[in-house]
Amino acid sequence: MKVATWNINGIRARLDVALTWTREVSPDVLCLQEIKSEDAAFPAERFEELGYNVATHGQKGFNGVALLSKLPLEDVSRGLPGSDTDDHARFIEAVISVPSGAVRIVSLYLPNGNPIDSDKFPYKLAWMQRLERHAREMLAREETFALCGDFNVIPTDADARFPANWRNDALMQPETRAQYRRLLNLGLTDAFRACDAGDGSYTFWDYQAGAWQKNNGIRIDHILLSPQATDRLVGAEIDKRVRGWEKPSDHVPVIVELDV
DNA sequence: ATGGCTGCAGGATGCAGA
Repeated sequence: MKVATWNINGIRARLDVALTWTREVSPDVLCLQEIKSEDAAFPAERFEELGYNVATHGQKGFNGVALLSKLPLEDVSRGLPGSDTDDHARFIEAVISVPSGAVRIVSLYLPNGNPIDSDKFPYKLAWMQRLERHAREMLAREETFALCGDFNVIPTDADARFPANWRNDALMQPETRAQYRRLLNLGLTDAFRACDAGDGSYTFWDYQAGAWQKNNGIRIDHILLSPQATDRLVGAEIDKRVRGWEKPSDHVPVIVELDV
């Protein structure tokens, strides 16, 4: 089963690119972030025509996540547990029945957190703590699951072309990295890193200042696997071709192959 | 470079992004 995650940066502005890529790569599951649409405005029928079931958790203007799957999406749940006041649409999860049992897929858009002296940064850290709690519960159930999405975390200096540029950025703060490690240390595996130990692989290049042309990128889109999912990991890749397409998202898809 | 693009809401620019 091929599972992909992609921060699409506006599904309506990006529909042609998204459909072209989906037709070509034909992932079994596609997790989208930053759909920047309310549920009713998401062009679900265009993906249903390609054979996908669609579940969205959108909001007006910004944020918004979606799950697309060739197999039915069961037990769809919207919103990250653990807050009564968080009204950002950043989390959706569902279960997919597969020959070996069931796989839970999460599509998440972790808060950016900039600037770090604003209340956005503690919001990011609190969101990460809620994610850790949620992951702990899923692990306790020994589920086969994948946390897929834009984590807005540069895990190590090897994940940035110019680490010094990000020293004051929320994506690379010591607190951010420490909380990300706490998540990993529960027993999750960074699927891409498990398959590619080298540096120089990125998932985001800014629109500004020729970042793509200079390969001034960062790796912030991740797929984290539970131990049961890691046992079934076949491969992982970043499809950076897409960043060079016409009217691209500033993020590119990350893909894992699971033998389920 | 002082965020140098980009999408969105709304109907001009301001916000958000990373």
